[in-house]
Amino acid sequence: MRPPRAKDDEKGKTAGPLKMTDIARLAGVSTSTVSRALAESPLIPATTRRQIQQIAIDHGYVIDQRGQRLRSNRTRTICVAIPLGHEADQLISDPFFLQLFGHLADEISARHYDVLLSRIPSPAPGWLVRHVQSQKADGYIIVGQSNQHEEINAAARAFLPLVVWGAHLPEQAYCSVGSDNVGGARAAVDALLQAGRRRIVFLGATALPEIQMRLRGYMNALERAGIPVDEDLIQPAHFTGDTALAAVQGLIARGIAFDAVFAASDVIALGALRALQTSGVQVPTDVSVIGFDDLDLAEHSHPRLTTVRQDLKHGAAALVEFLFRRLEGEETPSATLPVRIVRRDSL
Amino acid sequence: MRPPRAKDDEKGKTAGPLKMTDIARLAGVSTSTVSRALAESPLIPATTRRQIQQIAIDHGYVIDQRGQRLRSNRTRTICVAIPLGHEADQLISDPFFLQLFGHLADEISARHYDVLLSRIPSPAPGWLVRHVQSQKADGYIIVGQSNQHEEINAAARAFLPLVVWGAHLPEQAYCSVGSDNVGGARAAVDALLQAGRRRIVFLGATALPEIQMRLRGYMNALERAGIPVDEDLIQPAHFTGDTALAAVQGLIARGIAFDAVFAASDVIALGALRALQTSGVQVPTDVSVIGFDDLDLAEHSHPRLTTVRQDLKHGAAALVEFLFRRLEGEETPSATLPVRIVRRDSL
DNA sequence: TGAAAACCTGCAATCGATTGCGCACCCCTC
DNA sequence: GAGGGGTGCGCAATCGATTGCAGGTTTTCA
Repeated sequence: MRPPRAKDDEKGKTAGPLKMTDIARLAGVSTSTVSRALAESPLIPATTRRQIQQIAIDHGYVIDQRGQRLRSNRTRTICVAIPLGHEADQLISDPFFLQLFGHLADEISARHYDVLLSRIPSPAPGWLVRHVQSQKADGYIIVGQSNQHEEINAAARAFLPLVVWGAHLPEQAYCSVGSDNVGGARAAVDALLQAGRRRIVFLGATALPEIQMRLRGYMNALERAGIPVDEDLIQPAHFTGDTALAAVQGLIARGIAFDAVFAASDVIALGALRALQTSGVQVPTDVSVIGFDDLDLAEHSHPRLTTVRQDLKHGAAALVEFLFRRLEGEETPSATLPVRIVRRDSL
Repeated sequence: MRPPRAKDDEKGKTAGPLKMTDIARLAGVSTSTVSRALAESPLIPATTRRQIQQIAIDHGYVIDQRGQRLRSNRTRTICVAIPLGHEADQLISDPFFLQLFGHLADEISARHYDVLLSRIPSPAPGWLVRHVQSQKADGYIIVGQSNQHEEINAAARAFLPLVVWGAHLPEQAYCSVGSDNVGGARAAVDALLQAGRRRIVFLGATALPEIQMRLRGYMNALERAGIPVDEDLIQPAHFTGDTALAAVQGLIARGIAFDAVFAASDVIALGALRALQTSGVQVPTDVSVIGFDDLDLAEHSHPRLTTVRQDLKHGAAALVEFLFRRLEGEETPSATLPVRIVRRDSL
């Protein structure tokens, strides 16, 4: 043991990090008693407990998380992870992710857990099981399946406290929460059709399950209306507005006619909007635009964006609720949240 | 020790969490050697090293962070903390914070560190020293001083790897990075004056150091122009758009005349914009509006918001750069970032 | 060939906490 | 007054890794 520090009372300011043994010595008890007292164990009588707690406070002692975590097997930390298998250079600063993350963090910190953020740039096989085994967190929230469905499945089979924001996929062994992507997309396209639009562009990165669902909804709606799908109108677009902008400009340049755009996300829709504006196309007179998400941005765009609203706050609340139930050992089902169209000015 | 797990090779799927001793046994060496091999220690010859690493990979072993952190004294984690002394119910989902946080997280994760997010709702005296002592992270980035200047000072005196986003204050013992708030505000008000505006409203929560600086810039500019400050025009507004909206509506209701609004943040400006719109006031014809921040939102508002741009990406990069230098033991100075006015349509 | 140098590897202490088990003491009760 | 039940507290093992030190083997060089 290191030598007892001198003049602890006189110059409390310079006190190094105290250990539990220090408090034990100061209180004239053993570390067992200190540990139990700080943990509000009924084994220690209330008066002793208070005394020890007071001593700890007076000396500015706090339990060292490293020791506590090792011994007690609980970190009181939730990890929010974003796998970027589809696009390694997408950043955390993506508005959709940030908005969802903000709500998640609010919910988690309201439960007095810490939030650990992990960005997984190029997921190597086994990344998730490895991450789980590293014991950095008690539970995981995966935001977006990316192309990691199998990996997540594998991890979820052995590890209960894991929930996923994303599409509900067949053969899914994990608990997911997500929006009704197919239904939302169908409703969006229906609205465009009802407005008399017939040549509707789809913009989105179909590598992602959620976007695939939205594409399916798009096709469903066209099919039901008896309109053949034109492959030219289905354009890839990443999660940055720039590629959407380029895609729309490309269409215009190639002289492909269209009278509406269904964007698989608001960020993409804003990119499309800019492309149309710079090309002198009037929205919504010449071309209608509808997005997906209803980010804060949507309300403030010009023209204000009509979009399919995902209730991220509710989604985040559900994810965290499920996760904490799972931490207690309970199985929880997956959930699909309803969406609704928010009518603004771009349609 | 627990009994050696049977049939490890046959049913690798069901293997529980392996420990370093398991790998040692499999490789026929001691844990010392495994530990060193995994840490790329030159004490172990390269061929042995590779062999052991391969065994670890094959069996899906990863080092348990709890043990490693305890023993090695390093967590490879950076904590981003937001003290909310001024307003306990502000959420992480605030757009300004999220945007800065996104850039911080990008920078930190690019350096292969984990990001821990902590929201401090009602900072109790000593919260920061306690947090530091809990050993959850190697370094701290505090976003916004709130009213915790003294607390941060106290912590920084004993703990080097700590940087702060915020105003540069007198008697400051810590390293801060922030924008030129006074200069930015002065430039904004100058621009309004140059446009012929004379009765300029200030909207902002002056409890915060940064906002106080912006208020000072506002007063500076008026003073230099020989315009007396009208207390009626200085209105409190929190970080949500709602209070800004209410404040502007209040002004209109009380019949207080004004021809411009300088908002201390973009979110506040958007609230003001809405209030003006619903009251039938034309922007910028009747009233000019200028914000502060240049969030993504600003570009998309209607009318598009003229604002004082803070370069958050650069700011985040500087904060993280300084923090990592401090982790190496180097002292770093504070920095004040230049700002510039982004002209759009609201002025 | 022998001694020194260089190279590997393992023992055991250590990081800072938690907790099962058992001892000591006190108070009742018959 | 002896036995029994309850209460309060400490001993020591344990969580899973890292690392100084020392011992053993191989290489090098005279």
